Amino acid sequence: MADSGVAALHRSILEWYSVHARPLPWRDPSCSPWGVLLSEVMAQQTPLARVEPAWREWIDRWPTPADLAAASPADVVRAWGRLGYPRRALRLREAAIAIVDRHGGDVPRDQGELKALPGIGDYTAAAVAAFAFGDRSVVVDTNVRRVEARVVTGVEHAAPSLTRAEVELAAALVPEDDKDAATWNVAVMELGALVCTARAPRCAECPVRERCAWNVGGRPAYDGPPRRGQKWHGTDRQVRGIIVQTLRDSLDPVARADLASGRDAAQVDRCLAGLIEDGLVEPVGAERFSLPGHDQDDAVEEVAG
DNA sequence: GATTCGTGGGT
DNA sequence: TACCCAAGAAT
Repeated sequence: MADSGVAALHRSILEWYSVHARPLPWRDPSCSPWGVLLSEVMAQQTPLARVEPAWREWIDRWPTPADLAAASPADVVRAWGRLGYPRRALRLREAAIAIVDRHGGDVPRDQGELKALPGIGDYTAAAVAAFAFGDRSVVVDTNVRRVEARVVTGVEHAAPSLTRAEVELAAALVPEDDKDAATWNVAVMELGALVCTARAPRCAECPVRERCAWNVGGRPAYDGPPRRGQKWHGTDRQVRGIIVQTLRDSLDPVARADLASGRDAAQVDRCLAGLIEDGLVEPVGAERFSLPGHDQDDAVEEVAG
């Protein structure tokens, strides 16, 4: 694409974002880097509409990394609620501890140091650098991949997994100026989330519909490799979810038989072992289980009282 | 590089 | 109803 085309793309999408950006709390200029980091981890594979209420609870309860570092694993897993992938809650706590230990309690600005934190990968490190510190970085999430696949490459869907070419394309499209770069990154993501959606894209509302290769080309159907659907019913993931939900909802340790009643015993055992290995479940005595680091004072008080 | 890892709303 | 898919990371 010619440079003039890239400049026009920048103007169109940045202008669209200035009008249509959602007023998410972590986008407020007063939001701390910690608040931004928290939002990015919560948003991993989770729709923002479900993230926002949880984010407000967390930032109110644990306003700094030091505050979260002092929480118990059981507390953070309960507070995580039903956001999904609860290992993220544990990693967030571990990241907070690392931030206190290695960075004096302040979220680091360097992407390499960010990536060294538990639960922070390429995407999240780039996102925190851009959205918390205003640095120029290359943010490539599922939205960016889809928007650029359509607008530039002319295909409906990006490849099944992130390719080198996609990263290079994204890098080539990020504006040179730091401030424009940070806004560009979030603007493309927002366009993908609100207009250039995976299914039923709203092309009529798109600011770049006239320069989108996929749209101009008649929106040809996807003809790449078959995309694997996510299994759910009967999987270990489902049983793990049931077990953790049971423990989240229980103030007291739970017997093995009550963790996921009605499920195959061998599967429950396998999932339980995995959850213990992951640090999401902790054995209590011989045959009972609880969330990790669960404070037993309540149970003791019940007995004592 | 392919798999695994939750949950719920939209189509 | 069944399926798709969401600001990915770790292994």
